[in-house]
Amino acid sequence: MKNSQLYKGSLNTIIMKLLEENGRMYGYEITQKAKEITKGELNITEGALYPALHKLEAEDLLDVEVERVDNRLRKYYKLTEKGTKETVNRLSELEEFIKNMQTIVNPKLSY
Amino acid sequence: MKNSQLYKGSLNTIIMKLLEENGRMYGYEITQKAKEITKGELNITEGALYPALHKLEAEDLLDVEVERVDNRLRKYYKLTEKGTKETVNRLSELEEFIKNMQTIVNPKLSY
DNA sequence: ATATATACATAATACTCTTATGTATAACAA
DNA sequence: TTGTTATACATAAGAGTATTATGTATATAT
Repeated sequence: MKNSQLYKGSLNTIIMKLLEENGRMYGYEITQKAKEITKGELNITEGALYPALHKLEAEDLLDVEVERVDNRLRKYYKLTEKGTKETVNRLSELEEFIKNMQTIVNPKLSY
Repeated sequence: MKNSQLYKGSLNTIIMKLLEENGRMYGYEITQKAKEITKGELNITEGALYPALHKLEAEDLLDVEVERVDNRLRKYYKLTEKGTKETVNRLSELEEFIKNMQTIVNPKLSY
């Protein structure tokens, strides 16, 4: 995703947050939503997305439901109960991370 | 560094920013500074730090000066002219990244 | 004496993402 | 009607980054 390396490691948390926010989403929809809210900055590649979704599902953090819409396959994902709890943890880690990165970028604002 | 995956991909930018801020630092000092300003959150491991410094030096973004202090070796790094310019680019990428992550974490604040 | 801190380094391994490729349907433009 | 773009899934090869483990060596504190 994106040409910068910065997003490495945050994909899982991004997926989980989007699912928390939107309830139920399919893969392609996640990529479009991510692109939309970052104004085109964050392009989640398929090679990153699908393995990530499969892994989260294998870890019992996501449930999947397959549906056929307009004669095309869609796999709708939603957070499991375990996934919902884990999302809370990951989001607070993410917020801490963001705060730390801001301190690094602009140390003068941190006191 | 850290038990969270989030910092993956941002190490080079962190190093460069710390050098921009402090002028001249040696490896161990960088790890301590990072730990200090993140209140213990960010522990840059040696296995990540030293290869990163060597790579930045190879890319002509850092200069190195070896000194012996208290009978111990120190390698002081500083940004080259090229490195200083590149730091500006990477910091604006990082700020954009932070902004995007904030929008994802808290979409309600983004309008 | 022993452990901890300072200060460097690298190799094996694990993990994450990119790039390339593949299948298939739908919609739109030339 | 034919080619392109969009939708929608998937995986394999490769690149890149960080962890973990290990190594060398000196200084300081217990």
